[in-house]
Amino acid sequence: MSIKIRDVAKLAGVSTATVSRVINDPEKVRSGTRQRVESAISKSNYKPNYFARGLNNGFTDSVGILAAYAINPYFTEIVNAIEQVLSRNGVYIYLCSCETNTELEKRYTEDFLERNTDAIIAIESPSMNTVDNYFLNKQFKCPIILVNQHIEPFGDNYVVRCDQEPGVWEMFEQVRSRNLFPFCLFLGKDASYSFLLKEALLKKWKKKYHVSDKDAQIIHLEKMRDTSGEDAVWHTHDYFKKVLATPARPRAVLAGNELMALGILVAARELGIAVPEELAVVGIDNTLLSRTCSPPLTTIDLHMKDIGQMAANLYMDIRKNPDKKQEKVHIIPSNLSYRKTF
Amino acid sequence: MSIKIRDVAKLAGVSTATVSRVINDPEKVRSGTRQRVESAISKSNYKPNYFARGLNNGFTDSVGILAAYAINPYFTEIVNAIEQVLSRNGVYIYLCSCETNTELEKRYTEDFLERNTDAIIAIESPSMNTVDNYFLNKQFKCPIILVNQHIEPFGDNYVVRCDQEPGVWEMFEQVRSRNLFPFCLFLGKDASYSFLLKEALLKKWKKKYHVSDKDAQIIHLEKMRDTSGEDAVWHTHDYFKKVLATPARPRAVLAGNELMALGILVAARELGIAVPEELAVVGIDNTLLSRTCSPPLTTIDLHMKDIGQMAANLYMDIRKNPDKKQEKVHIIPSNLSYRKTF
DNA sequence: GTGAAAGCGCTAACAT
DNA sequence: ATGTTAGCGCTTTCAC
Repeated sequence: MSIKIRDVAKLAGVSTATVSRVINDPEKVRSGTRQRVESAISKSNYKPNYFARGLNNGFTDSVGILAAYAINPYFTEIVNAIEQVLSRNGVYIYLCSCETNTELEKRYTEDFLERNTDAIIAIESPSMNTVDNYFLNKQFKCPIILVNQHIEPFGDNYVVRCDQEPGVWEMFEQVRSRNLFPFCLFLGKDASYSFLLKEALLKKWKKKYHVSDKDAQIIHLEKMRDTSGEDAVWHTHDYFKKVLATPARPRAVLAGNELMALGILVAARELGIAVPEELAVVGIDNTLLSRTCSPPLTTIDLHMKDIGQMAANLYMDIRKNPDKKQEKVHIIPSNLSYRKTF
Repeated sequence: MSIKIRDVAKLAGVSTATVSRVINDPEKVRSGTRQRVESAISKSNYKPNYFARGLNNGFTDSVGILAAYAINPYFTEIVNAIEQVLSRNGVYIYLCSCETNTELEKRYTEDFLERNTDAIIAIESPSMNTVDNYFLNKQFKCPIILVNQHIEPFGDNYVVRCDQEPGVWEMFEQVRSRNLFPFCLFLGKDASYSFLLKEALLKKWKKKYHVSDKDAQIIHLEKMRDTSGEDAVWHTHDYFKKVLATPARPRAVLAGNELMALGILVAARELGIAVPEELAVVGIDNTLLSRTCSPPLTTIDLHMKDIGQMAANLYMDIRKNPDKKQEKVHIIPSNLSYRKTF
C-alpha cells in the first residue's frame, strides 16, 4: 500500500492536521515545522490520495472541457492549447465532444460537476445559438468559462472570445481600397452566429460606402446545412464553378470557413482563373488547412491558440487568486493573416 | 445538499449496505428488495458520490489517454473515436499530450494512476521507440492499452494497431504491375519505426522481383528531423522540386506522411507535371488533409477511427467481462484508399 | 439475504 | 501554532 498522510506525520513528528495544513494552507504553519514536514513529504514521496481529498471538497485538479466537435481542427487547436497550460500545472482535462446534441451537453456537464471539476470550459456549446443556453440562468458550483460564445456572462461565469469583426472589416476595407469588385460573401445556409455577424457587417459596410447590391452580394451554398464537414470542400467546388462561369463573376470572395475557401481555390484553378490576380479569396479560422493548402490561404486569424491559452490562464488565475476581481469578458481581435490568395 | 445513499436506503426501507449491493453486485440481493431499491434510486435520482466511491477502490469511470501529439489530425481521429464510444458509456477521458517528452509521459501516467483510472490508453508513446519503453517491464494496477505501438504486450497490457504492411505492399505491387518506374520512397531523416518498416519492405520487394537500385530508390528529406510539423509541406515542396528536375525523375512516389505528399503534389503542379499521369503519388494515414487536398490524395488508410473504436471497445469488454480471456494483440490491416493521385 | 459498523485517507472545526 | 477528533459517503467485512 502507498504512503499516507499519517506516515508523513510520524516521519516529521507532527500531527496529520499539520501535514494537511502544509499542503493546503502553508502560511498557517511556522516555517520551522513546515520545512520539516516538506522534507518528510519529499523524502517519502508522499502524494495525497485523490479521492480522500475530493471527498472533503478540496480542489480536484481537473477541469471539464466540452467541445462541440473535438475532431474539427478549429476545436483541436483550442483544446490543445488549454491542455498544454493546464497539464503542465498538474491540472488534467476531461474532454467530451457533444456535437449539436444539447442532451449530451447537459449530461456531460452534470457528470463533470459530480466529479467536482474545478471549472468547466465550454467551446461553442450546442445550446449556444439556442434561446435557452444551458449555461445561462443557472448557478453552478464551479466557474464556467465560455469560449467563443456571444453571450453576456453572469455570476461566476466568464467569456473568452475572439472578435471576428476586425478581421472581417479589414478585408472589406481592402476590397474597397484595392477596388476588388464585385465582392461576394459566400456562406452556408444555417443561421449560425458567425454567418449572421458577417452578413450584418456587410450591410453596414455597404451602407457606409454606398456599395451597390451588384458590387457586394451574399451567396449561400445551397442544399447544404452542415458546412463544417469535409465534403463542404467538394460541394463548394461544384457550386462555385457555376458561380465563376457567370459573366459578373466575383473579383473577391470571403468564404464562411476554410473548407469552403479550399473548394473555391480548386474551382478557380480548374477554370484557369488566377488567384489572387483574377480572384482573391479569403477564408476564416486559420487552421492547418489554410497553412498547408496551395497557394497558402489568406485567412482571418481567430487566434485559437491564444484563445485556448487565455481560457486556461484565466482559470489558473481565478484559482490562485480567488479574491481578485476578474474581468468577466476577455476579447481579442481577429486580423487578416496575409498569405497568397488575397 | 445532494441525495445520499442513506436517503435511498430510508426510502426503500433497507440498509445502506443493501443499496450499495444493488449498485455493485446486484445478484447478491433478492429480486424483490432489489426492485424496491432500484425504484427508490430512480425516484430520488440518486447518484453515488464519485469520491466516496473512489476512496473504496471501485471503478472511477475514467480512463487516461496519452497522445504524443494531440494536435496532429492523425491523433485527433483516434482520440475522438475513443472518446465517442467511452463517453457514451459514461466513461470519461483524461487527455494529455506528451510530445517527445518521456518525462511528461511518466508524470502523466503516475497522475492518472493516482486518480485510479480504470485503464490507460497510450497512443504512440514517446518512449515507444526507446530501448526502455516506459510501459514495458512494469506492472500497473490497471490495464494499459498501447495503440499503434510495435511491442509485445505482457501482463495486463494490450496492443491495438494497424499493420502498415499490407497497404505499403499493395502499392509496391501496383507500381510493378503498372510499371511505374523509377519508384521512389520519400522519407524523413529520423529513424522512426514507421520509416524503418517501409525501408525494410522496399528491400524485400526489390529482392523478390529483382528491382534494380536505379528503379527503386530511397530519398531522405534533408535538414529536417521533424517531418510531422506543418512546414514539412514546404520543405518537401522545395526539396522535391529539385528531385523532379532530375533527368531520372521518379514516376511514382510513396511519401512518408501526408504533409510530405502534399508538398510533392504542389511541386509537381508548379512544374507542370501531371498527377497521376506523369507522377503518381501516394501518402499514408488518411487524415482530412488527404481528403480535402486537390486532387484528393491516394493514401494508405491506417483506419484510425476503427483503431480508436477497437481500443475503446476492448476496454469496455475487459471491464464488463473481467474473467473472459482476451486477445492481447489486435491488428487490423491497412489498405490503399484510391483517390486521384495514383 | 440483510443489517450494523468499521474503515478508506483526508480536511476542518474545535481545543489546547 | 499545533494537536485531537469528527466527519465526508461509500464499500465491505462480520454477524445475524
